[in-house]
Amino acid sequence: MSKQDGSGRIVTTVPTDDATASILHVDMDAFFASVELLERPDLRGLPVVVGHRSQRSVVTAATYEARKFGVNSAMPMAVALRRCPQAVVLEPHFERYQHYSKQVMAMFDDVTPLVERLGIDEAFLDVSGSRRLYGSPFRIATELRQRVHRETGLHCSVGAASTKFVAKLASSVAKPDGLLIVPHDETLAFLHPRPIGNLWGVGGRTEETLRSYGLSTIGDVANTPLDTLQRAIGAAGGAKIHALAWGRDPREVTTRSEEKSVGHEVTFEHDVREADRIRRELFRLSDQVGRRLRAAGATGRTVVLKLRFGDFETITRSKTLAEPTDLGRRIYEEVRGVYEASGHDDSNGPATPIRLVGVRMEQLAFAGDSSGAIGLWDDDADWREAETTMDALRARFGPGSVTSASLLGSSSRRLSRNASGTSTHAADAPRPGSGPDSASGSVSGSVSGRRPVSE
DNA sequence: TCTGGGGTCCTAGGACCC
DNA sequence: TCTGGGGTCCTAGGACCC
Repeated sequence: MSKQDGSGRIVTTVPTDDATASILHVDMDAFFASVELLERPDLRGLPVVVGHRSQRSVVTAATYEARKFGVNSAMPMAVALRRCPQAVVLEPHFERYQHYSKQVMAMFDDVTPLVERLGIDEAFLDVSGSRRLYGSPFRIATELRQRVHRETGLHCSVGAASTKFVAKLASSVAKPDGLLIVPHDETLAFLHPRPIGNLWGVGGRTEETLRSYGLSTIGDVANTPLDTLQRAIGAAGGAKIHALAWGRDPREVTTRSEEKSVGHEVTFEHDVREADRIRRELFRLSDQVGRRLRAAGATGRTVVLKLRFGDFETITRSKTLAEPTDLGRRIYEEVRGVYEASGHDDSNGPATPIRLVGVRMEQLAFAGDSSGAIGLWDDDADWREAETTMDALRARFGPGSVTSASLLGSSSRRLSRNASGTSTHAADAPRPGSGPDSASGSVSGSVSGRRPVSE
């Protein structure tokens, strides 16, 4: 079916029977980094890392050349640069990734209506109904990969199997730029030799726990009694990995459903002690969350405050409202109350140094059909509300504490993600060594009108 | 080496109602 | 006066994924 050549690359030969492998998992290779290289072909073949250069940033994506040095996404940038000092660091451009994402997702939609997006750069495709029109899964996958490369210059890898889990694992094995098909009756032979960390839902912690039970391969998990697994990692998790280890995965490919929560959070460049600074940030985040809710035609009932302290300890405090809301002001009132009740503000002595603050709305309810609700009228209402909230904020924090730019900028912030979190308010005294806020540097977004990113 | 930001799901305890 | 069992909601924390 497929074999590895000398360099470990997966080479796919024509399979004899792939009809049982009708779930495809398509995953773009080093997506963000590859998109950046489209604009910078001169950097091809070099170790390239995408991410901010600031103190507390992490690697968002790395080319395969960089990965050879042990650089991976989510790794602190400082570590990455220590491992690979010659790496070229590029700032991320989320609008570009969104653009290419839409383009390739549209190609997936051409193959089958059953496309389940998984983040910005991967998707499941159920092609069981596409056989007559487009041929076998092997043929569909091959043509899709060719088309993606031809029309975008990007590479993707595809795994095909009878379940989502195995298809996803197959695509990761096939990377980069590969195709791997696992027919149904080869599933267990494919799965059982692999390490437990390859199981979906088994991360670092769970892997440690399972290893302490002497389990190291998926086959080991398969041959462990279900109740032992459940005692080790909990009822739901135990049942899930036991089933996955036997190749059982009942989840179907489904097109996306509604969001369950909407939130924003920000890590400060330096820990913040001043409660007023925290409140100002909570206001800004609440405002962003309100905008997202309104753009989606949704309201939320539970407000969640998230605080991370200097020592990385993280707490959440929440409050459920009697009436749902989509207004930034309301959200702010509640989240501020929750913050002040948490005892980490300055009500009794100096506030705790805080590394991160976040605001999230849960228990969302959606209006019957919000698809037509976004337009001029909403923009207008949003604008009026922004003005009102600015007035309220000025009243509270003094004139000049907030500018139109900083409020407007917040709506484009999602696209220009930024680890620095030092928002630029006019009243802020310049702090040596703290980087500028890239969001307020790119005041370009419209006030509303974007639906929440479901990926 | 020192840890982003967007989420989802699971667990567990307590309150409250019947 | 002492005590049950189920169901639902709320809160907090943790693991995991992209």
